[in-house]
Amino acid sequence: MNMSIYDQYQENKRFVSVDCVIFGYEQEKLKLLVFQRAIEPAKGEWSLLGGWVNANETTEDAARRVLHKLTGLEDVYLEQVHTFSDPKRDPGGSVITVEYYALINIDEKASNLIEDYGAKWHTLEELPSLIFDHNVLVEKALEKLRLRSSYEIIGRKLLPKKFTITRLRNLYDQIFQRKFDPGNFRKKILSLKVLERLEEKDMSESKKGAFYFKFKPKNESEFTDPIFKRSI
Amino acid sequence: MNMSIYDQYQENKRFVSVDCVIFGYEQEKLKLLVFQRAIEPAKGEWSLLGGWVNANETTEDAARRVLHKLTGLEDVYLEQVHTFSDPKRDPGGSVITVEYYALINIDEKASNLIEDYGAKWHTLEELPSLIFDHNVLVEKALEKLRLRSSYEIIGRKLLPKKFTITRLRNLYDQIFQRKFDPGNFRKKILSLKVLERLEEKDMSESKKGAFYFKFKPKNESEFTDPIFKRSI
DNA sequence: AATATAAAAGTAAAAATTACTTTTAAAACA
DNA sequence: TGTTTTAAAAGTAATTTTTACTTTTATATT
Repeated sequence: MNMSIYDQYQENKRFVSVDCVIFGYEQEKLKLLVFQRAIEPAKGEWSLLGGWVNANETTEDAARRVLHKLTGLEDVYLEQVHTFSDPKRDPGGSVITVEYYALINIDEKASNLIEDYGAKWHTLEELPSLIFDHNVLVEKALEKLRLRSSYEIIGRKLLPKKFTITRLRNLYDQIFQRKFDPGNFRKKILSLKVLERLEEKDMSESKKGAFYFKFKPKNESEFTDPIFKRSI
Repeated sequence: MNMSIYDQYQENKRFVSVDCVIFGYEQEKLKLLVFQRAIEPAKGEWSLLGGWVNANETTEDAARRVLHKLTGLEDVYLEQVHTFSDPKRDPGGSVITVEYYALINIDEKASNLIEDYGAKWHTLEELPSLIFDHNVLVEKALEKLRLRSSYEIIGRKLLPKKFTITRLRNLYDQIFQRKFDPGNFRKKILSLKVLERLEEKDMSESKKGAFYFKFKPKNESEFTDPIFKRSI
């Protein structure tokens, strides 16, 4: 234990964990990686990926650490969602948890490590009942993901390097659980000038083929206004 | 100390605090209540209102507790902002802090308790340098307040019961640090149908006088789309 | 060569935003 | 009493964005 001027407040110390809502995109479906919990209570039940926050790391460090351990992935996109602190939320004891969501490209290098931990990708519809308040955390992460997706074009991490507009639209359909109009979506996305068209076409979905696009290098303050007005 | 199945992880326990960015509105200015810190380190320097999170309360409970202790106010509007966890953020020791912002009506009952604690209202422009990362926390709270203000008409807590559209617009000018067009702002706000016009007029600002308005009772899912498109 | 497909482009009405101008109600002044 | 002054309130018209469509296109398959 490090020395600290606050040591007189020892009895105020708390258990702090992180929980990760891991989003991936595969076969035109937005999916979520859930795990079989390794410790009591509720050992073996479906749960978000979580872990203790160690003394000399940030909560984001902790999230990256547990993510790396289970997936082998290095530069995952992470966004802090919310902190949950109901003393009764975890029957094993009073634990404050800081929630993050992660976006990862399933196809890319979905490590076999995942299987070792009894993890499984689920679509949003077939998501099982999770331990504690984890289903609430999933809802909150989705809200945050939707908010972010309405302020910038998300997909850098969820999609492969090259992708069609149709595939990007499908991702948005999944995130918002609604159908975007193909023509209007294309017009909108292209007007934002964040994508660059490649010469190559994806011929697997139509006779005509659809051009592949890739993201232009990200320039910092990407957008400040919402992308869609009433559609989102 | 409560017994817990996690007791074997004792050494993982962490100091957890809350910090409150307290917004108020007075004399057509958005203000922020800052305090002279009561404990070492940095005792006596300007700081946000903060406190430890006790074992059997949520972080929001903790925020309400410290707010009540210092202002006497009961049903304050609170929104969780972000959790900061850099082990070096507080030179006194590694402390994870959960940030909230509070909205309070200064005129209403700005308790004299406030003075006892060496607290002071500051406008955003004349905000002093605060301890640790607290100036960053203020920026983050402002961002969150702006986000919220762009999804619903804020002011229920910051304004007195009755107020003019001009006063509400001035609040928005303050929050976004820009000038909204008076005519367009009025049109927009009234189209949202969240305000009810009273018969009484405020004669202090013009010969003609401006009608007072009050908020209609809040109906839950107030808005889902941003109120302004590119103006914000 | 004709057909079928989704991609891509195009269109026009409706809605929202923006930048203004005009009118109005009431106090203050002449 | 009538005129002036003030900000409130209403109004206007151009522009931009959204929405709901229709049409054209490129290419593989029949």
